[in-house]
Amino acid sequence: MTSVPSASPDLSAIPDAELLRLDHQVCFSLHAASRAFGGYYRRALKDLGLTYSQYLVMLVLWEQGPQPVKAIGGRLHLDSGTLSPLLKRLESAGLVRRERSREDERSVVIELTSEGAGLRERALSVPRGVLAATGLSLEEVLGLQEVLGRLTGALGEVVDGD
Amino acid sequence: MTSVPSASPDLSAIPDAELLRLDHQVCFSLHAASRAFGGYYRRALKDLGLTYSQYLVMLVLWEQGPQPVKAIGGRLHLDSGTLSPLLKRLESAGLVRRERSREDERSVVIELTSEGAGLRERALSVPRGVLAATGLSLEEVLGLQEVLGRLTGALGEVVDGD
DNA sequence: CACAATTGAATTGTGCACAACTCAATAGGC
DNA sequence: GCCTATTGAGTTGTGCACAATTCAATTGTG
Repeated sequence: MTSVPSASPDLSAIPDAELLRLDHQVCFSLHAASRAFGGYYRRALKDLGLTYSQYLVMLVLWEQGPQPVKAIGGRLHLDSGTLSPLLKRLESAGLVRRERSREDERSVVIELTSEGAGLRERALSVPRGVLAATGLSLEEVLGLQEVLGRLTGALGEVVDGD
Repeated sequence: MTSVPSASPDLSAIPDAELLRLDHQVCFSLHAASRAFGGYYRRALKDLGLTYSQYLVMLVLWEQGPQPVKAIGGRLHLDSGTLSPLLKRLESAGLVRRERSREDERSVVIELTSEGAGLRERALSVPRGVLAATGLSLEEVLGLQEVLGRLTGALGEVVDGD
């Protein structure tokens, strides 16, 4: 631990003050990129009447079919405090139905309406537009996703396991 | 434009339905990673009494000194609708002062109090902890920041220039 | 100088994210 | 069966993000 691989710059040799600089903080570039995506999707999804987060929920439903709130939350790492009002808005928009499960009355199953299912057709063209807008190559996208996945996993472990 | 570089898989050969899968969407991994950072910082900054976004504002002030709301917003890509209430909370916490500029009465200059400036000492150890929690090497972090920077720039251009 | 256009903050309204809590349904131990 | 613990949604409260609007200060132009 006191010696570092020779190929890597020695992180411990960098002073605290340098690491504190805004430009050097991963959180900032990630935060900015995430919000830049938000801005793009706000426009791209306007026609569909969806927000960024509602789109993510619809992706799960299109892909996996009817399922309880809990399962959607597990897939997207969102809790009921976020999903309950969001799903009510999707219900008001006529895109999903919310029904208590018969097997377990605590659970609420979310199901697409025919309108919600039909919206998928119009969403098919969105991802390609996004990829084009990023200006990244497919390799870069795949590499980015791999690194981000590890990042999320590592941060999740630190948070949960502490 | 109709032919792709031979080293890159042909993006246009991938069907729409495949691109629509949640796992293949960059926005999702980015969104998840950004929120994972939020969770980490929530804990790391609890002692300092700062939120994630407040920390970013403090970074700017620690680094650049007193400056108008507009300049902070430019640095972080945030508008007055976000910054005004945030800065009022920082003022209530005794970390900053808000004063109308004498040169331009429209502008409000944000300045650190001595307490706010003193908080920097306690924040110095935060970035190293974050880097450790990510589990990434320094090269990976630098590569990530480079890609994210290009991403943000490209998405910003699409949004602004359209 | 007068007046229109622009600029910088602030406000309002909508929606997301999450902690903390409530409440009902279920599961387990006795 | 009874009682406790757990689980799944929902609610409440705080804070961030952003569009749209308001308003005062400033700038530009005639």
